[in-house]
Amino acid sequence: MKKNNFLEDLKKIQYSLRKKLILEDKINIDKIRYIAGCDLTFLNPFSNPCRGIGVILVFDFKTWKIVDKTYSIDIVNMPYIPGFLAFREAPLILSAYKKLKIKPDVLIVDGHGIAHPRKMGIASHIGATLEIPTIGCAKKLLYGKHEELPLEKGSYVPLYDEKTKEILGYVLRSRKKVTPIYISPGNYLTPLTALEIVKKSLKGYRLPEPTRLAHLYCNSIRKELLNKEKFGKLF
DNA sequence: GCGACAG
DNA sequence: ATCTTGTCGC
Repeated sequence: MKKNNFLEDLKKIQYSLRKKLILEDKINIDKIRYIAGCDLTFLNPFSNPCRGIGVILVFDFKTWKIVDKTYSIDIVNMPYIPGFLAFREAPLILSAYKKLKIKPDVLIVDGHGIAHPRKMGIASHIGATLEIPTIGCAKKLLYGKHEELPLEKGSYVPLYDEKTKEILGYVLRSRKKVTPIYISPGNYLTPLTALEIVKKSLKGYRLPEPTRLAHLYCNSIRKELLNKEKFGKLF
């Protein structure tokens, strides 16, 4: 028996899910009404199992008012393994997504889309599973090559697969001198459309508003939960 | 064989 | 990804 049969099985799931990817524009950027961002936080990230909190925030793409928000808390058994992030984090996102009363036209995920060794980053994983448009927006590079990026705000260069020469996404300098963010389509979008949507979602911070606020929402729920449990211990 | 490696 | 304050630079 092979030692890493476990990861081989997970790869098979990724290859299977990849068949559901459609990297074409299934939505028109001018017709987007609701856009969402999601994120996770953990209570004890270095232990497994540990508890995780997954949130989704839905915004009106025009006014940027929050129109819906949900979260889900559960035990997470899967550890973080580069290339397999979705198996650790996607379940909580999917759970939170089910609770939404208003489903977004597109979902921005904290992580990569097709900028992944098997073109199945967490954004693609979620997009393929739910069959919805998704965008991967990561803070660090996982896979792909790109040229040097100019220092000015708004500059970007393509992120490509060195093997196939195909464009996976874009590296974007979302603010003046900050380290860039990595944008790639998850599902139902082209790399260029993913870039344009993220650019339209920037509100003066390094991260696009949906992802940025989802992260803050995560932290507030986390703090609230810790307070409750501390209070419980007093009795 | 070695380095790289989202959250 | 968590625990943590002030502080330096643009």
